[in-house]
Amino acid sequence: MGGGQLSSAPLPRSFFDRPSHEVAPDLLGRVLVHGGVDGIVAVRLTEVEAYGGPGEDPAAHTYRGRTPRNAVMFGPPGHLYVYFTYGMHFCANLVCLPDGFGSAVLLRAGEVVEGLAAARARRSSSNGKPIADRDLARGPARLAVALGLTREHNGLDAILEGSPLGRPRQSATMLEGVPADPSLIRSGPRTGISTAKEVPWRFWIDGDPTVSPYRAHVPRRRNTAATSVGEAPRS
DNA sequence: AAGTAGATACACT
DNA sequence: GTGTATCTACTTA
Repeated sequence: MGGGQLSSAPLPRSFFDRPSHEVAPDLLGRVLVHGGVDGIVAVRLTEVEAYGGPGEDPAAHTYRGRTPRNAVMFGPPGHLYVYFTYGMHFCANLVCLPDGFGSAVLLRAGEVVEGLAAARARRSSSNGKPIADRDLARGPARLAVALGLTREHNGLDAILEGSPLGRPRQSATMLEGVPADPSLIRSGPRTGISTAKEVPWRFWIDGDPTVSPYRAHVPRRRNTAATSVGEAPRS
């Protein structure tokens, strides 16, 4: 099956020239297309999170200013900020506000609407069990895998004329798609962060099966040679 | 359905 | 050295 046609136009760069918490809900229902060497995959966004700028959002990578890792977030809007975390995962963001600011929207989950075969292949599990289609891009690291986004795509411009369908290598385009019904948009606290827990900058489409389950931050206790004197390990 | 452990590498203090 | 914008597998219901 060739699936559907991706007929919508690219979003203009001006779409991202706003604070990330205004861009974020407007991104729901939009489509990100990425062409990799092993196929082209498009994802319709169903869940996102906004992260603010230096000094204003303790949960943002830019909170303490510019570093080599977060440099892309301080660049022009509409580019991909892809970072590596937990020793094994990549997560993708779209940069907001003009050059010099430092904010972005984390792409947390979506529905694969094109390139189902390529997405399945990239997400094929180690135990050989097939992955449900709704789980292909359900979670930020899974979404990055499904789209084929890794470290090398950090800084890639997602505002391009035309879709990457004719340019299957190394190009991404953020399409207009069909904006989510405003009455279905929900917001709440962001997932997995240890600071600014109360800021309701996570946005999702209510009832969509591809939205990831909310998980609060869990401080990971290091293995400090649990042979502590006298004290039994508490659970 | 819900909880938790373990994996893993890197940025930043 | 410490903490992490996570995921999978495995456990107990």
